[in-house]
Amino acid sequence: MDQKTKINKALRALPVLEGCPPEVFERFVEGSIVSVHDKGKILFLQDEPAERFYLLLSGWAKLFRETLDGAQAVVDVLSSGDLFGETAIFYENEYPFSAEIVERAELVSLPLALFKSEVEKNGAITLNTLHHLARHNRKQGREIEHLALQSAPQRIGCFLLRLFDQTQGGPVTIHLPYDKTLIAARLGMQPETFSRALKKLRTETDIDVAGSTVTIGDIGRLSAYSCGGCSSGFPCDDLEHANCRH
Amino acid sequence: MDQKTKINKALRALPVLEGCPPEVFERFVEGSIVSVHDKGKILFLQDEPAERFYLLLSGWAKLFRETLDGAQAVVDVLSSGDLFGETAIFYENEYPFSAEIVERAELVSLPLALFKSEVEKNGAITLNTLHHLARHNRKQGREIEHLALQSAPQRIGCFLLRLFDQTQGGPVTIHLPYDKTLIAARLGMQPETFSRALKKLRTETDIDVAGSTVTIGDIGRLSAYSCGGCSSGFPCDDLEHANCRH
DNA sequence: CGAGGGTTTGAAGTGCATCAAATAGTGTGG
DNA sequence: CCACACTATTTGATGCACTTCAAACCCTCG
Repeated sequence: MDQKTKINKALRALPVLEGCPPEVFERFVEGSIVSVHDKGKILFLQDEPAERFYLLLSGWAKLFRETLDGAQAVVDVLSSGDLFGETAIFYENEYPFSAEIVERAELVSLPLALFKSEVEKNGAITLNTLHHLARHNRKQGREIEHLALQSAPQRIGCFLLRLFDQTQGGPVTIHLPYDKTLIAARLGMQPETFSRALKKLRTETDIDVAGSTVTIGDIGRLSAYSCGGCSSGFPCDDLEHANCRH
Repeated sequence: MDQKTKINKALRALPVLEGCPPEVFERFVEGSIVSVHDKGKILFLQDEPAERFYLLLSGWAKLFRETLDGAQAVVDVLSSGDLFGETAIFYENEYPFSAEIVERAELVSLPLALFKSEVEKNGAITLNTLHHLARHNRKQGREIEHLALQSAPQRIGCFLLRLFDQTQGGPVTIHLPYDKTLIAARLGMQPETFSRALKKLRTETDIDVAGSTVTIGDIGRLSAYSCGGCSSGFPCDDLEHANCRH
C-alpha cells in the first residue's frame, strides 16, 4: 500500500473527520507529513505557537506540562490512532502541553490551518469536533476527580480496569501498555509509590503481577475496591481512545 | 426593567451567543425560566438526563462530583454571569456533575434542545461554542496540573492571585469570594488544611489575613512562591469567568 | 559479560487527613 | 441589647499516605 493511501485510510478512521467529502481527505493528505521518531524526541513544547497537529500511526507519545521548578505532570499517554495538538486552533493558537515520543513512533502531522478552515466550512466536521471536545472535557473531569479523591492503589486499579472490555466476565490477563515508571507518572505518583501501591492492590484484591503481565482473578472484587472512589461506578466508559475506531 | 428585558440583556452578554441575530435571543427568552433558590437547593444531579442549562444572575453555585463512598470533589464554584450544564448536549445528554446553590441565587434556565438546534443551524454560535469548550479544556488542564504538583499553600496562593487583575502592581486588598470551607473544597483540601496552609502562606510570603479579607503586600513574592509549581508562570490568564463580559 | 535503565525495597521524613475540642462569628428570639 | 444556637474557623494531637534518598536487584541489549 502506498504512503498516501495509508494516510488516507488513517484519516478516514478519525471520528472528527467522519462524514467529510472525499476531496477534504485529499486536501489533508496533500498537506500531510509522515515522520518516524525515536524515544526522547520532543514534538513541540507547551505555549509554542501551533502550526500542525498530529496523528499517531504507531508507537507511543506522552503529553505533559512542566512547571517552572521542573516538576512534570503527564497529561496523557497516546498510542496508535490517537490525535493530539488539534485543540490549539480554538484557543490562542498555542499548544496547551508539550509532546514527547516515549517509544519509537510513526506519525502524520497536518496543518492546523487546514483543519480550521474545514471546521469553519463544513458543518459535519464542526459538530464532530464539538463532540470530540466535549468528550475530552468528560475525560478531564474524571481525571480531576481521581486525582482529588482516589488513593494510589485505587488509581492503579481503575487504570487496569480501563485496559480491557469491562463487559466481559471471568478472569482476565492483560499486558501493561507502557512501562511502570510512565504509568506512575500518568497516574500522578512516584515510581516507588506505584510499585508499593501495586503490591498493596495484590493483597487487597486478587490480582497477580508478573513483570508487565497482570492477571485479574476477580473483576468484581477489583472494581469494588477501586470504583468506590469514583463517581462513575462500574463499568465505566473508556473515553481514552476517542479518536480511533479500530 | 421588566423580566424579559433583563433576561435578554443577560443573554446578550454571553460570549457563546455573540453574533446571534436578535430573533435567536427572542427564542431563548421565550424558552427561559427564571427562578430563585436558597442555599442547599440541588439543581440537578450528575448523570441525570439533561433538559436545560443554566445562567446565574446572582448568588453562587457549586458544581461537584460525588463518589460511591460519599466523598465529594468540587469541580467549580460559579457566580453571576456564569453558564453551566450546557456541555451535556455534546456528549450523552447527561450532566457531567451535580449542581447545588451555595448562596441564595437568581438564575435563568434554558432548554438545551434550543441551544442544540441553534448550534447546528448557526455557524457563529458553533464557533463560539468550540472556543468556549476549548477554553474550558485549558482550564481543566491547569486544574489537573495544580492538583498533581502544587502544595496546599501554593494552591491557595495561586487562587488568591487569580482573584484580581495581576497586571496591577503594588499591594492589593481582596475579599474572599465565598467561605473558606468551600474554597478548601474547591482546591481539593480539608478545611483544617486550608487554615494551616493559609497560615503558612502568611509566614512565607507577606500577606495579611483578617477574616475574609486578605492583603497581599508583595505580589511578586506571592507569585514567586506559588507560581513555581505551575507551568503557566506569572501573570496567568484567568480562564475562570469565560462567560461573562462585565 | 557488562552497562544502563527499569523496578523493587528499605529507612526516614513530610504533608495532609482525621478526630477532637476550643474559639470566633452570625443570626435568632426574647 | 443580651443570651442562645448554630455554623465557620482555628488549634492540637495523632496517624497514614505518599515522597525522598539510597541502595539493591533485575532485565535487556550491545
